[in-house]
Amino acid sequence: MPHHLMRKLGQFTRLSPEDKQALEAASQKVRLFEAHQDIISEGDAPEHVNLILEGWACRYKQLEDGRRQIISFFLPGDLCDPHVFVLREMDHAIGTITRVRLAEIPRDAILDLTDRHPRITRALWWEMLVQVAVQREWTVNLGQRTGLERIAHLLCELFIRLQAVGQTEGDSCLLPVTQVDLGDATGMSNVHVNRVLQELRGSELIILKGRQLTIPDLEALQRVALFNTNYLHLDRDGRHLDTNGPDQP
Amino acid sequence: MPHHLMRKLGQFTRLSPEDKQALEAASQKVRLFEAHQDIISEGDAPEHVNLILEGWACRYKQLEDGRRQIISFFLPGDLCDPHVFVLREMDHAIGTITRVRLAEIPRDAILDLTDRHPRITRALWWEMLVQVAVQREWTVNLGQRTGLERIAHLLCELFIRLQAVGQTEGDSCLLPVTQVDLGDATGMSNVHVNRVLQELRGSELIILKGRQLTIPDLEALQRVALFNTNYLHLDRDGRHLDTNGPDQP
DNA sequence: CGCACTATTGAGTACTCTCAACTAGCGTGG
DNA sequence: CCACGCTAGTTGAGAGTACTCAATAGTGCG
Repeated sequence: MPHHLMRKLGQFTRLSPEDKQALEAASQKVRLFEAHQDIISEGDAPEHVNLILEGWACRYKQLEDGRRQIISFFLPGDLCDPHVFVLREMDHAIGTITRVRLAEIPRDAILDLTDRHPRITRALWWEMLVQVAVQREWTVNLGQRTGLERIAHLLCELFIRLQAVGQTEGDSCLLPVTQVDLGDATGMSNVHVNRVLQELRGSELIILKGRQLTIPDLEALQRVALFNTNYLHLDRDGRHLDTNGPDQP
Repeated sequence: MPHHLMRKLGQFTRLSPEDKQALEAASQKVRLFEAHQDIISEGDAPEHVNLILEGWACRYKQLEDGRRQIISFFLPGDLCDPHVFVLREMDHAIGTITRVRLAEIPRDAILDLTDRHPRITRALWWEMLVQVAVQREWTVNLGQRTGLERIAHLLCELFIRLQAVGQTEGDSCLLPVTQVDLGDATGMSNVHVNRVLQELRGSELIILKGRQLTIPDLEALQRVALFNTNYLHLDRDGRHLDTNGPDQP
């Protein structure tokens, strides 16, 4: 079932059949959420780890006066950090963007996985560290890039991450977010997002109709975004950490 | 030696004498760095975990055209993420701000610690998760807050974090960063940082002379910053995870 | 067919930037 | 001892970027 997760972790390290079975077993409890709902709210005590199976969600944080910042996006195959339960309460919320199907992995199942499956443990570390790297890049994005660069950068990131879980078709993908959402993620007003998108369309860097995004020339878009893929750590070589002999085929 | 680290981790969970001894043992190799030097550069392969003993450092990332974003500050007692070595190469740099004395903890020592000391393992997780929470809050800071709020927020955070490691005196602390640094951390120009600082001084929210920062009324400053302490997870109750009986006194 | 949400456009405003010059503090060396 | 150079901080003025408010178009669904 958690096919996207397998696909992604498989990029980092080869999982044995037993590893895969264990992951399957841990993610049996599936839940559905409608769009624009909280999966977990600020102040809640985190009880389990959520694995997104289908749909988009996001972390967000709201200031007292209503200003809202989207802190990161969760795409299919993404795990809402493996060890949240070490902290007593959530300092932010996780909400859906579209309808979401997710697996709730109980805390004990995670502890068990990490006790018994060293490769999974490393893979989870990798997943966690990549999420943190993404968070850092967002800091750079918001702090240093112009509006145009910010949007371009976000689109590059989302496209490449979707590609990694097989959610793209050629140079196209679905982008189920509103311009308000894009604004909340990039720290700009919806009006300005709109104008920037038009500028990107004007330069033929993107084609965006409805929820369909096409990036005819990804490298060109990356150039205007000053996008460097390195922070996504897509290189498949967790192998340098493998200590149990050669990989299974 | 790693007295600040102890102090901080002790806030989360009580460490046994053996735990403390193990931490001491792991952090024997001390190195010195001058101000404004790289401890590790982008592209390097991370080999060990750095524990700041004295002085300030920061993570930063630089765009091709020279724009620089400080991504986070490291204060005494801070650990540069426990599991970096899972990733093959650094996607950002860590550099000093002042002279820095740090302990290099070899990768194997970390693995050994986490194998044998469950409380340390949890404490390291906590340290890691708090750093990530800080990173998220920076995202909110850069995305949603105004210049004035951003600077105020950063000063609140630094003061409270310094307090947690005993580096404050009453309502004062040392702030060994230039206005350019503050700008690089908050995504604003040094000129604007300067004007904002003057505004904060004008409202008597801060007193800043040379490298000495005084915050006469922290709550007032927190109010203008829309600062909510929750993301620092200062509450001492990792206890809800303790499984080896009651805490040692 | 109409409501609700999303996207688009226009106009005026405000925040923040850049450029540039000037001041202050500090250490070095003539 | 003072000049010099260096870094850090301060100030002024003009230019942009991005924001707010407000009105107008699409789009989708019941």
